[in-house]
Amino acid sequence: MSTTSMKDVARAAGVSVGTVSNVLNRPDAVAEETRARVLAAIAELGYVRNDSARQLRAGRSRNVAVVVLDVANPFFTDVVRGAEPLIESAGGVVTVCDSGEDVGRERRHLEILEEQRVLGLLITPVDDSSASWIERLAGHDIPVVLVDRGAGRHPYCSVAVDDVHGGRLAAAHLAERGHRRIAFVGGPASIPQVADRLAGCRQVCEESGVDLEVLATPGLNVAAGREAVEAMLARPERPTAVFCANDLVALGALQGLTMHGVKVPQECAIVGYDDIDFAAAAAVPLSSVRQPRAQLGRTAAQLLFDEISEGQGHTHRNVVFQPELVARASTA
Amino acid sequence: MSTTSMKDVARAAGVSVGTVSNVLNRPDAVAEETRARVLAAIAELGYVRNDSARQLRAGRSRNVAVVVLDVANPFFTDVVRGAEPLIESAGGVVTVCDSGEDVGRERRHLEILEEQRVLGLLITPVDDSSASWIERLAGHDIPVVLVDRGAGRHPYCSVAVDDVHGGRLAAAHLAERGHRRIAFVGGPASIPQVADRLAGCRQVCEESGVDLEVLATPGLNVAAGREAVEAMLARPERPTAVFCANDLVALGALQGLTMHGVKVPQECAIVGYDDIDFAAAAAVPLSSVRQPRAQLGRTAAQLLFDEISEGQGHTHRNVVFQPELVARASTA
DNA sequence: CTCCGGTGTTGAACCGTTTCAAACCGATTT
DNA sequence: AAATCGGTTTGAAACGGTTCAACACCGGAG
Repeated sequence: MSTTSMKDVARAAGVSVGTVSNVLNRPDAVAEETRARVLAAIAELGYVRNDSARQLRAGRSRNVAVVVLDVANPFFTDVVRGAEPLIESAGGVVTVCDSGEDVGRERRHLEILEEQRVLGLLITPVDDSSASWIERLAGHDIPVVLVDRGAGRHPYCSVAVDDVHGGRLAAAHLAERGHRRIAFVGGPASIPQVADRLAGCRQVCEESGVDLEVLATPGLNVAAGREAVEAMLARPERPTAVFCANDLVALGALQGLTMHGVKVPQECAIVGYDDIDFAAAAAVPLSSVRQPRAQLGRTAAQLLFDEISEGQGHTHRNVVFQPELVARASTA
Repeated sequence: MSTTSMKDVARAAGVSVGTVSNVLNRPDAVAEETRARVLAAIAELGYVRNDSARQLRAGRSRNVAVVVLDVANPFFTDVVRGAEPLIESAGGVVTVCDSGEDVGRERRHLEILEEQRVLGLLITPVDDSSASWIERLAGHDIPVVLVDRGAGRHPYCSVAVDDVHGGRLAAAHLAERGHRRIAFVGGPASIPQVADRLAGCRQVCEESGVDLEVLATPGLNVAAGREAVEAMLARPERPTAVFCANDLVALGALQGLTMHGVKVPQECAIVGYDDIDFAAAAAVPLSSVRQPRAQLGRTAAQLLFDEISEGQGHTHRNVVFQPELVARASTA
């Protein structure tokens, strides 16, 4: 009773399994009357196709994996939301994997995804040590598109946002507002996005003679931001503004400062990164560097299916978007 | 070249495929020396197991699906985070599906999940019309646990939070603060959580003679909350407080009120629901009804694996948690 | 020398599809 | 009457693992 297979359906309808398969996959290749009989049997028995068997035969699954740094970060859910429609309309199924900014978890996901013979992979790698694993999948004919990260020398398609420029925008904005001493909050530095945003920030600080200090955090979340500014407040001299590696950190920083009675932006300004929806709704609406989140996801999916359909003759494309600064009360 | 199979490994190591399988699945049943040879061949050829084939034989996959109403809602990501460790330590793989509060999407996911022969299903159903689909999976021996929703007459395990009580808490809190005219913001009413929270709220309002009006929204997100209060402000008489079906709606309401110069809480108080992390970090920190999010997920996973291991002799358990009110500035 | 038990290994069956060459069939054509 | 031709249907061979009964081998006991 447990599972009914095509064989059962075939028997019930008095046809061969080949015909049942045809009814499901190329309905018009089978006679009207037969088709009706088979469909009736399917309904009668409550038959459900077995995807494993299908995949085994096909050699690939229809799953497209999206591996993100943090599913709880609205930035990534928006990216996924952007990619979903295109993937689904192409007959794919989206699987979201959360690496949690942890190389180990990321590696475990990649192992499983490879065993699953996924159709393709959209990934925001945790850091450079992910490279060899990703290469492995790519080497086994699984198309890979890097998301929110340039491909560099790697032979993949990618969609990225110019994080160095984003860092510059943030620092320039603060410098313009008259800040001469600022702090960058975020980490770990091994995350390329963090490194790039910091690099851009540093460039501008040096160019315009602004003092920059770096407050490294163990991760990019609210708690990390709160703890970082608390440590900062414990010291005698403090910066007049902080630039946070993403909005979650910024929200944490805002919370930390507020809890300790530091007025934002009067005593300490804040700039975040990503411009997630919550940034505008924060206690003090956050200035932030906006990225085209949904478009990032959509384009990534597009590149993936281009690569799949073009096959051998495919040449990798690397798309780079420009971020823009959104000024709000936290730097007024 | 494309894919190398166990046969290739067997040939390279000079053993039979059965032995290769044993090396992978019961290493100690095979001689030290042989094992080494096989492992070497595996490494040499870059062999990766084919999960479809495994599943086909096993009859089930190791995927545990978690179907949520909205992945972008931190409430659900926290529930998933709570469930993940237990599922993974039991050898399962988590698949998150987003129904987006849409019955059609939910149904499509369920169809696919059934074809995939998932190991189990944790689901927060969109509404009562989901019942027949869920029954179908359950009827095909796929254990189902309802999340954030009581099982009622249905034969499933469930973990829920007493939403009626939560609604009562919110209303009682507002009544105590002296509000005599309040609005409930949320919808669609077909979502059980919404209906229950409203029901509890209504009970208290009637008991204590508070005027209650309902502002129905098409969904439970920030935009819906903002638009609902904007419509409310356009009218002559307005409530002195709003109770929102969840925190996203509440954040939207806060945004809408602030944008139109209405002071929170002086001119209009707000109570949300879920107590997501962003609630405390909002422009005006939100009072909210807290649910044990992670524990909800953890317990759900626990019930699922209990059911799987107990097999036939299993009796369904229905766990209900009690919510608690967290008072903050938005009702001060 | 035979028999026995235990340890390793083998080979084939099986899981549920898809695919494709071959068979079938009734109607036209030659 | 034979050959040809679409439109349908069939049957069996993959796909890549897991499982298990059967077998080979070896040292020790009788």
